[in-house]
Amino acid sequence: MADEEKRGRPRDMAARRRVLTAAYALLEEGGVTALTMEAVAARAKVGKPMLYRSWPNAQALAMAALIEAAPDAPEDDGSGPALAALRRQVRFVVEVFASRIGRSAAALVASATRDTEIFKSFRSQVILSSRTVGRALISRAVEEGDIRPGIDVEAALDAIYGPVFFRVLVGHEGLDAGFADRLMDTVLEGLRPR
Amino acid sequence: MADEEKRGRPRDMAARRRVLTAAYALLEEGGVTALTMEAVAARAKVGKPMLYRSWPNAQALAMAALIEAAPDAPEDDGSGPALAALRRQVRFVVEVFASRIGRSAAALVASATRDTEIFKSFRSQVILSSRTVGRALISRAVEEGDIRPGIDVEAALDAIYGPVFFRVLVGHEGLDAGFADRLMDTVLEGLRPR
Amino acid sequence: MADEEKRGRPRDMAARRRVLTAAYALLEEGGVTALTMEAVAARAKVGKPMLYRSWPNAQALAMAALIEAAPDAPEDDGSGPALAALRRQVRFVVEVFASRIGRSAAALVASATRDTEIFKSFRSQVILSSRTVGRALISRAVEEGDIRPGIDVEAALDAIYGPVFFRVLVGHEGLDAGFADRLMDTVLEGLRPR
Amino acid sequence: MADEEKRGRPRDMAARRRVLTAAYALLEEGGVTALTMEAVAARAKVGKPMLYRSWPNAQALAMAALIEAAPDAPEDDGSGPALAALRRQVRFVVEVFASRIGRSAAALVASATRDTEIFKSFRSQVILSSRTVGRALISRAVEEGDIRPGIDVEAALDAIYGPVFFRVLVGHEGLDAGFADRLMDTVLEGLRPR
DNA sequence: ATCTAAGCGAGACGGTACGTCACGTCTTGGG
DNA sequence: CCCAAGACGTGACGTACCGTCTCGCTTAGAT
Repeated sequence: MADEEKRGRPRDMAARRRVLTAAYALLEEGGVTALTMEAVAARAKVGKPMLYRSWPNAQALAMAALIEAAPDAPEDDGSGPALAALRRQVRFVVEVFASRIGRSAAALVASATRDTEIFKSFRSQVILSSRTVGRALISRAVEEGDIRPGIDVEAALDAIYGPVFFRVLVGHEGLDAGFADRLMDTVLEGLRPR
Repeated sequence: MADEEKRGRPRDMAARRRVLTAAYALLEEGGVTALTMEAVAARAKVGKPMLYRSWPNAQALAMAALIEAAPDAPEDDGSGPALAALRRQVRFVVEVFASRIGRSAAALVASATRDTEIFKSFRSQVILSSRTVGRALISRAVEEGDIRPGIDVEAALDAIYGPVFFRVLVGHEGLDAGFADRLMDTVLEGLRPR
Repeated sequence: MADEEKRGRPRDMAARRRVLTAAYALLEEGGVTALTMEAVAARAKVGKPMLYRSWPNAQALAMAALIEAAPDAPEDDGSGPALAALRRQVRFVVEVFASRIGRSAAALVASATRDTEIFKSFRSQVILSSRTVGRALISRAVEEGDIRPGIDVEAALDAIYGPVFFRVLVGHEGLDAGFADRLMDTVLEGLRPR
Repeated sequence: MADEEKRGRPRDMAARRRVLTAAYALLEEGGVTALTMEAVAARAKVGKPMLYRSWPNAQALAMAALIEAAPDAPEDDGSGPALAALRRQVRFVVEVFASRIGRSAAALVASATRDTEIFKSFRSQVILSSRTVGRALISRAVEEGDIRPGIDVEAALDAIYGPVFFRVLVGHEGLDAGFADRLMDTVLEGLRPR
């Protein structure tokens, strides 16, 4: 383990970039099913063995591409009230997941084996990262007196982010800013101080 | 629509049953990826063309099998309070989706094209049917004075069922009766009369 | 055997005609591979079982269609010299086999099982019928003193008709009237009186 | 033509051999219809795509197998008279084509599309190669004074080899050494010096 | 400066499953 | 009791990707 020889030609970082870019483009164009190892190799002008050297299968590569490209949530600068920041963030999340890429991310989660490193990292960085932000904002809102103390924070986070994901995948009704707002109204009503 | 010619040999219902049973068994044993048309054909002693005559692809067949086998939600006999019935029903939904079959259903939704008849029927009968039950129970709870009038029912339903689906797929935390209860506590708090 | 019941609906002769016409048309349009039982049934507006009642398989049906449509060799009215009639007949045979239908007939022979009644009838009526005519003409030519007596007639017939069939199938060189003439020159040289 | 890129893993010659051997064996055992791509793949322990990489369809593969295995005509050492060598060679050809493999070769010619490279090569190496030998022997026989000069050599070759092929396919009468001899007697009579 | 080990692209390999086609049989309802 | 229509089990078709493997060519760190 400690040895880690480093002779020979090093990995080609430019090729790696080409691969991730190609993978992302395929996801954008045709969704999860369009991302085949063959297509990525062809588009990135790369051999298949090179892909398998870095990622064990197509899902892993897709996840890596999405992790790479995941947009950061808008920074909370702490200036305004936390509740408003939380509303803004949920709107942002809705917007991201409404795109084809968001659907791809959701579909990947649904079909993946859950015991791999890459999956866990994908889950935390792409699917759950907004939850982390939300958790911090809820804490601040409690301090600001807009949410009462003692609530079950995890359950609250589920109630906020779960429905977004649900609609992304099930598509039974639209995903837009109005939805984000109504959802927040309903949930926050249960969280405000009595 | 009214025409509907009915000449020729009719579909063989026994074979159809064998197919759906085989498909369900495969889903149970190995999840979505185990359900291949070849495997179903072999296990049901049926030719592949027969499968394609009735279902356009493996997902559609999987959905049909799940629709066929979908357990009915526990009947609400209207005897007790609606809120209690709602809690019971959410527990039931959590339990169903925690099984391999539940995960298969969720994964199918995630990967399917949404414009087909079979998908819409699958969505309403397997994924959203609990929502319908929940909607009725909320109405009754309003009449019973346990939920205040004027709330956004759809948003409330999303807040209840969304998180279940979310956890099924993302698997970031456990799915059990305790989760169902904590979730209901949080959401109902926002719905009760002021 | 002697019973020969004749109850029930009689065979539909019009349908039979439609079938043979359809089969012939398919042979003309796409050759042997285009004549499938399904295509014939569809084009003749006939059920497949009806086809199988009369012909055991596609080749048999094709043969029947070709037998039905086989052009009769030009009648030898016995007026002119037999040798000239023979030359005319060979030219005619060459012409017939140079068409797509001729090739189909040849290909059928090549691929067929040889022990069936229909094959034997096809062989004699479509492939070998010209031989019969030729045999008679050779006899007359012997009487007329243009061919010497005592030759091996069957070998001579093979030497005349074999090459035609050969070129039809192998297609190494053209099939035309000039070929027919050169062939006859060569063979007849060996048959003339010494 | 001169380019001929040679990158990537080279074709596996051992596998190629296995395929051709399997194909030949199937032809021998069951004739043309027994040679299916699936059967060859199974017997040669090879994937179907590998077959399609090298041959566009079953007929092409069959042809390749027959070309590979085609027995060379007995060498003409030039010692004896050319006419005798020609008789020997025709006997040999008759013998080869009387076998199941010979019939397969003939049937392939009959059913094939004629515009492909593989067909042309098959025709010249399997069907027409004997003709080439025969052409040379006729030339020598002319020099030796056993055949008169000025005859139409191609017509003569057709008269010799055409009937063999004819009988192979039509099977109206036996194919044996006696047939070969009688045929040669008839044809050579027309070729000898006057 | 030259080995030389590793990475590289290309692409063939044995497989699995796909979705389609035609086969030849069987089973309806209608004439 | 035949007919058309058409579903059935079978089996081959030709294609798409899978994940693994060998090639011959860079490329750069170690000798």
